[in-house]
Amino acid sequence: MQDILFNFMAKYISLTEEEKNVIISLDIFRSLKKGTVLLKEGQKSQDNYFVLKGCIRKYYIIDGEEKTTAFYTELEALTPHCVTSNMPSEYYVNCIEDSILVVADSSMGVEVNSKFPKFDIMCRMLSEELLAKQQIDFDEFKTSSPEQRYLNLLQKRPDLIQRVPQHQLASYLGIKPQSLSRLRARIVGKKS
Amino acid sequence: MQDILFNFMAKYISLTEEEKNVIISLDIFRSLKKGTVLLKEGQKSQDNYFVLKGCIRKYYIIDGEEKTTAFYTELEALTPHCVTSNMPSEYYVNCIEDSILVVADSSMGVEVNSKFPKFDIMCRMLSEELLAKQQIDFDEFKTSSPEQRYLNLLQKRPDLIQRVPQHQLASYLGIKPQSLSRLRARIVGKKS
DNA sequence: CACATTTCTTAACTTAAGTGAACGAATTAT
DNA sequence: ATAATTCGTTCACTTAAGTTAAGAAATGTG
Repeated sequence: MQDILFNFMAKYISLTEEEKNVIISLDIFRSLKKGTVLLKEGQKSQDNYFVLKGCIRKYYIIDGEEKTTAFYTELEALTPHCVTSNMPSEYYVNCIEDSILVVADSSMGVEVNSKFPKFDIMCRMLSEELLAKQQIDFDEFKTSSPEQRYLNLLQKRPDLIQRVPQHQLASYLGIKPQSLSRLRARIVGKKS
Repeated sequence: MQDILFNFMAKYISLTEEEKNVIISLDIFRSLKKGTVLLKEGQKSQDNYFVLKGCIRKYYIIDGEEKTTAFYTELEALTPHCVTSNMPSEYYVNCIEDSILVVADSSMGVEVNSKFPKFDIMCRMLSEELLAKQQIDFDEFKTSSPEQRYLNLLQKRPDLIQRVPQHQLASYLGIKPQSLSRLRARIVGKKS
């Protein structure tokens, strides 16, 4: 299980056995059941998440309606906004599958960082990589129609369409569930 | 002129006179006329931009049409994707006003970073700050209608609506210029 | 297993955005 | 200064998304 994490980290930095042991001793691996809510609106938290297995989801509740804006699957990380801003969270995070996560408090980050400056380097690389990806995704979203966004997702993340409920996918695509249903029917019609 | 940059940097790190002189000696200040194209699709570049005065704009050309996805004004920074990916640029960048920019090649960054580790710290802070902001913006975009996005922009960046041409604003909001015109007329009608 | 709840789809209708075209206003170029 | 673009708005029409409602399918629970 830990190996998934270490293999991932190996892409950025090299780790000694000793360093790996320090990480293991932190006891940061968590097995969570589908539906578990990790973060709620209004809550303050310092927890960062890294998905080893499963899927977590970020969503807002606006006018009583859930609006899903992101999914995080294997090898993806989420640092909730409230962690960096030190403000109450604007959104919720839950598990939409049984999942195994690394849950690391910011204080652990500080501790590990002070022992191993490598960590800082890795975090910076990750943050820059994520920012670049995020900007491209946003640009694509802005410049395409709901239908194009759906087809694009079908190309890039076909797994998401399989494992995620339609109504959550819909708001992820910026539309209503009924529109997603219709849009899919339209696409099937076009193919023939 | 340089003071604008130093005051901005002072929010993140403290600078000695010596360090300031090193920065000035790099000769990174550029005065550019409205319309100047800084980066073209297909081009490789290592230049980062920081706006001291004026406004620059990022846009794609898709099916012969310009699609504007971002504006950068006073004290905002743009690191084009091609800089970090080392690939040809997917988009264009130009000045939409007479502007004064800091244009810094990545090699300068490396040089400065090695002399002053502070810089690295500032860059990391900036990148994390930007990522957080970007994620919130994307979430807001996904969860709101074109009209709400326009009203939201009117609140948060009223200056942009004044200084930016309507057809560029339209694609920034994810719609066509005609739709923006109509939407504005609709809002004016509602007020009374 | 049966019941309750949630989720997905379909349909009819409403509202808003996309499209193509026209026209005056504003800006830019000569 | 005048001509030439480019830009912003309006209009009529088309297409697609939002809304409300209903029913079928899937999922979860006692």
